[in-house]
Amino acid sequence: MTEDHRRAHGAPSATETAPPAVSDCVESRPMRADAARNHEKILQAAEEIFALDGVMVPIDIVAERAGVGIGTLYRHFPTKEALYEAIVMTRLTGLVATADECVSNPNAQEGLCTFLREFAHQSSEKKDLFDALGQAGIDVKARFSDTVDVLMARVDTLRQRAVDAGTVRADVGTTDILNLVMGSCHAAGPSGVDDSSLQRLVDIILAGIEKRS
Amino acid sequence: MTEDHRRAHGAPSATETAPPAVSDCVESRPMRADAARNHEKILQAAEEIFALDGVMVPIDIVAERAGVGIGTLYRHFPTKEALYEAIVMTRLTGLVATADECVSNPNAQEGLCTFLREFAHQSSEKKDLFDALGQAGIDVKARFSDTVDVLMARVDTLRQRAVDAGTVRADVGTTDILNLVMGSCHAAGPSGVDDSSLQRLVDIILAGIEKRS
DNA sequence: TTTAAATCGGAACTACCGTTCCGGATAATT
DNA sequence: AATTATCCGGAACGGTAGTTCCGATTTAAA
Repeated sequence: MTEDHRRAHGAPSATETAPPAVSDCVESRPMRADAARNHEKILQAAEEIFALDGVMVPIDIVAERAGVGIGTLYRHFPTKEALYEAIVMTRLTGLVATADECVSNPNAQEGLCTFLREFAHQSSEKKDLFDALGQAGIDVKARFSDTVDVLMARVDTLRQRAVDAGTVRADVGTTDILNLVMGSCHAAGPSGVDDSSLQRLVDIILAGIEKRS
Repeated sequence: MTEDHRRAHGAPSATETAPPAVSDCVESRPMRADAARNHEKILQAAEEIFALDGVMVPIDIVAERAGVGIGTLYRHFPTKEALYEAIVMTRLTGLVATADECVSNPNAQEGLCTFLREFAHQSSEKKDLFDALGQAGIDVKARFSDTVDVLMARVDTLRQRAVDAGTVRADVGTTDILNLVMGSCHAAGPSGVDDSSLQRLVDIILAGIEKRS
């Protein structure tokens, strides 16, 4: 790890994400009305703020934005991690859905391109997702391993299809491609690059993995 | 900036980097012997630790490693920023030197390749440099603007020479190239990617900016 | 060797952030 | 309307990191 010097804080390694759950509360006492309302307000505030400023924002900023006390926030999400895990998880499943659509594109190359562009777009627009994908103390691989595995599998399908179609070199790995695209998002100062620059970078990457005639 | 929520801390915006200076102390009282020794020990410790763990390491870790009290460290560098600015500055000037060598390579394409590889290698090996180059709260452009400008100019020369030689497409900017390479370093978890993976990514980038026949 | 200025070291101060706690408020039930 | 389980809010706690301060120490000059 190389990265801890001494800390430990109090992270209880809560792998749980689900509070009483806002959907399936038909059994085991339905959530009180105001509680459900607050739960939603917190999720929305977190979604917006994490997207803008990344997962490093102090938790009380989220509470403030949600119009809710800190105590309330902690009632709904026992830990800061639990909160942004919830957010990041929705981003990841969104990406899986995108990948699925792209897999169903009959044109293999087009499918891969579309996915990578959307992936880049998302990562540059949602700072939390970007943070999660490779830095800032989270570590997606460990915490969301199963969802990440699914996503990787989808992307590998996209890549393999393009290789089979003869449009992409066979000697580049899925990890390489994702690293390059993720890296591009990171580039150039805080708040990321603007989308047009980003798409230009993706173009270069696509050209770099293209199979030469 | 999008990134501050409220802080301010106490950063006095010290743009200075030079303490009494360990070299040119012939006039204005030469530094006391032990002081000069400590100054050097601090720089060396910082160099090593920042390279390994990035600029986020607590300052007292550096002091400990230097075998020096915190007070002493602050006597020599009035601020944590001042300390890692000194380190990052040496990295940047090192890169400029590398770029100069590459410019003097008669083979334009080879010059560009060599520089990008070395750039990637450095950024992945010196975590502080990587941190400085685009994230983690520093912002090279502002703080080291002149040195960065020089570096960018050199890289642009390298790029332009390759374009003139017909080996690189004319429609990719210097910023694009650097963003891609820097991004590659960032990729894949803490402590960066291993060097072989990194060089593979650089290869893809090089292929992506190559001029097609 | 004496003396004074320069330097050292680390306890202590300040600020930030995650988390806990509990008296007061609120919603659902009777 | 009264009752109570649930929920709200934010003051307070514990821990980390950067920085300051000052008595003790050391260097170098007299």
